[in-house]
Amino acid sequence: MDEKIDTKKQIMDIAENLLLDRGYNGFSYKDIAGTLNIKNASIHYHFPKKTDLGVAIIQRATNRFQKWADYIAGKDLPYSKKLDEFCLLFKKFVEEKQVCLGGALETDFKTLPEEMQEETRRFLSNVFQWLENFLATGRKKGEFNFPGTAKDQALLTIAGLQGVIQIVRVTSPASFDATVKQIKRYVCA
Amino acid sequence: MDEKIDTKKQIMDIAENLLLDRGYNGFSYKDIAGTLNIKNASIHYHFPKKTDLGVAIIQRATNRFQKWADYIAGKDLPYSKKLDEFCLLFKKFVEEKQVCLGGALETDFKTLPEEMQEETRRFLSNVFQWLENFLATGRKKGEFNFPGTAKDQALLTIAGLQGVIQIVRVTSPASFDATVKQIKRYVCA
DNA sequence: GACAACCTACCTACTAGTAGGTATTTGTAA
DNA sequence: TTACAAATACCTACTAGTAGGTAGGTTGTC
Repeated sequence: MDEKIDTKKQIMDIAENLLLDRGYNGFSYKDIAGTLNIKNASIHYHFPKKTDLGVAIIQRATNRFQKWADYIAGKDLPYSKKLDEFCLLFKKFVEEKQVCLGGALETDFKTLPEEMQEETRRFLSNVFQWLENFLATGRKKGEFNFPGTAKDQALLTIAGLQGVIQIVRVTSPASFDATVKQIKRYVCA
Repeated sequence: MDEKIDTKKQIMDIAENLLLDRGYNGFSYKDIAGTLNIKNASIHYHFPKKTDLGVAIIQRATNRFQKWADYIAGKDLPYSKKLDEFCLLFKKFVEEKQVCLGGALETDFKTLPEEMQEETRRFLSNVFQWLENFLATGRKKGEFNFPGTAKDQALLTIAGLQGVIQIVRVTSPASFDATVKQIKRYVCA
């Protein structure tokens, strides 16, 4: 019955891709309207302000990550494989030469409206909380082995993944796998 | 003798700060003119196109890094301390809540004019070459001890530093030192 | 008088956003 | 069942402001 084309979702999909491609200040409603073949004003109907669109994209990503976390929690996999799955979340950006959502929002952070800054904090806090907890539990179970606190390791891991995704835009995609390998050399027992 | 105010240099300084604050698409000639108390058109006198200004900023940074590399090469310091010096290059961005030049340019990469993309490649290639060579030599001398290739470790190191600088904008500045500590735990023998 | 370093005044294109109109669908009440 | 109102999802046409950029004039110094 959902034959109906969900324009609102399409707008969000296109905008999210533009955000990861060009940054928040690097795209306009015109770009979205162009690819969707509707008029500029129609996008304002669905998202009155660009801020509304930005907030919606971040909230959706937060939910998406939460669903992924639930899915992973329910799977019976060794911690090493679950870490692979986490890294795989970033891999898809490499293929499209996009940056990850966190990286895009952080780089533009000072130019973002307050509501988007707040939503960015929530998104990142969720991802960091999950990884820190995951690393701590994995080490307690003897499946991971790294020095320092789980928080320190979570930071380096996400910073490394986020950073290499950006670097890959300018150099070679192979760098991503090399960095994942290097991270795993340090974390896996 | 240099009483004369070098407007050209001032424009570059302000523009570089804006670039690291807000990204290449997040500032305009108007912003520079405003703080410098000159008119928009005067900036076009010094840098006809925004591209010219962008290229000049990257080239200056490349030279700056080369000078730093020469300076460090001439200093008699243990490799561990020299690595500290390298990390210190990133620390100054943390204090101003700025991103590093590489990170800013990579994130905006798809929107940059071809000349700036080319200059970005040169800048990054220089920094990566230096760090890879530095890590390889340090390990050969027994002052470093890390698994994998020097290239892999250089990638993770720069990706981690670049990433954490961006993360720090949204979370706490303390994260930077934590990440540096974590990197050194892995690299230093 | 030539040149450097600024200026005023302008241009075209684009930005986010608004006002108000028009088809099409949908829920409801006679 | 049909009439009709309301909501949905678009449209045209506009706004004020900003973007990067140009033409050509003024001022001060060697």
